[in-house]
Amino acid sequence: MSPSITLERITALLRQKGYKLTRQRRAVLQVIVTSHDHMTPSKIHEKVQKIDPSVGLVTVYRTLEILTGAGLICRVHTDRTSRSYLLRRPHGHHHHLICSDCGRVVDFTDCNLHRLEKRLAAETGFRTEDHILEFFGCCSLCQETAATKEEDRA
Amino acid sequence: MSPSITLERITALLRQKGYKLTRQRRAVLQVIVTSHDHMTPSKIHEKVQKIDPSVGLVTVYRTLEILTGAGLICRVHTDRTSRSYLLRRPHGHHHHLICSDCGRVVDFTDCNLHRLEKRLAAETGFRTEDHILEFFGCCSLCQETAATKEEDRA
DNA sequence: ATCCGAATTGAAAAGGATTTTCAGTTAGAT
DNA sequence: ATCTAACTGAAAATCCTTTTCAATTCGGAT
Repeated sequence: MSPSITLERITALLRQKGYKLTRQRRAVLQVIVTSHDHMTPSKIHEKVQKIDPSVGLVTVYRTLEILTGAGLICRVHTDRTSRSYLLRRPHGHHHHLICSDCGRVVDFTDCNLHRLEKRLAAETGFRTEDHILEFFGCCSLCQETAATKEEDRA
Repeated sequence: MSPSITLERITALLRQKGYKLTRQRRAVLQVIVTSHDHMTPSKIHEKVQKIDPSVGLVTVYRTLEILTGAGLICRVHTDRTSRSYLLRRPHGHHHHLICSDCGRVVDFTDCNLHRLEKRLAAETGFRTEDHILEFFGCCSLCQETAATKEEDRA
């Protein structure tokens, strides 16, 4: 099993890449590392301000850019107007199960689309190089919650 | 084989839904129906203006909203800042092969993700309701073009 | 511990995409 | 031909994101 992503490992990597570990960046990191929900820059800013109210939204944007560049966070694909980010917990290629109720994201690594890609290449001549895949639905917790409410009403 | 999407079928459907068929909407429709590339509102506007220079960008946005609501066009998921739209040619559930070189989109209908969804439900308890899947790569035409250029250089 | 330079910061401004407002125009039913 | 609700373009407003710039700060060298 590969070691889990911790604040220490991330800060070490950033330092190694020559980035300064400012107060502001630490706050952004803390928010991202402790969350399993995908969050917009604005939402991250809101949470960061509870740790350190002086941090500006612009700095959040800049930190997200660095973290994306370093491969430490992923952009989640949704239909929303604003972007959403998430700590990259799996090391390699992976996708997300996104709960539409609570925003929680579950990662999975084995998408197994090679067979489909091969079939499509044969049918259309298209050579695929990359793909976006995200699942939306209801996480186990929210299903339980819904079931409980259902019982209460009965 | 189901009948192909034509301007006539689309205008009939819109009229049936109570929408007026204005000069401007006809121009937007003509641009969308004759294109196999995904296009941003701004790109569509640019093409519409070659048909009718008086049509405003706002009207393009409004028309796209109507067409999306009527299920006649799809939003294509890319990492770009601006949205992209495409005529919905297949009737039901489908996905896109998007050429990163020329923008051309090839549709396919059989994504076959049910097995994956079932496996993920068993592993994580997540009940999936919907998904985004888009492939990016190089279409057969652009592959040929690239091959030709390669020969020329040799 | 202090100093220094380059990196980083916040605030304001700019930029770009999309939506809203509003007064004037038009499609299409009568 | 008339009428009215739907539609339009232009301008303004709204969001989200990026750029600019003067002031601050991290962290290596001293």
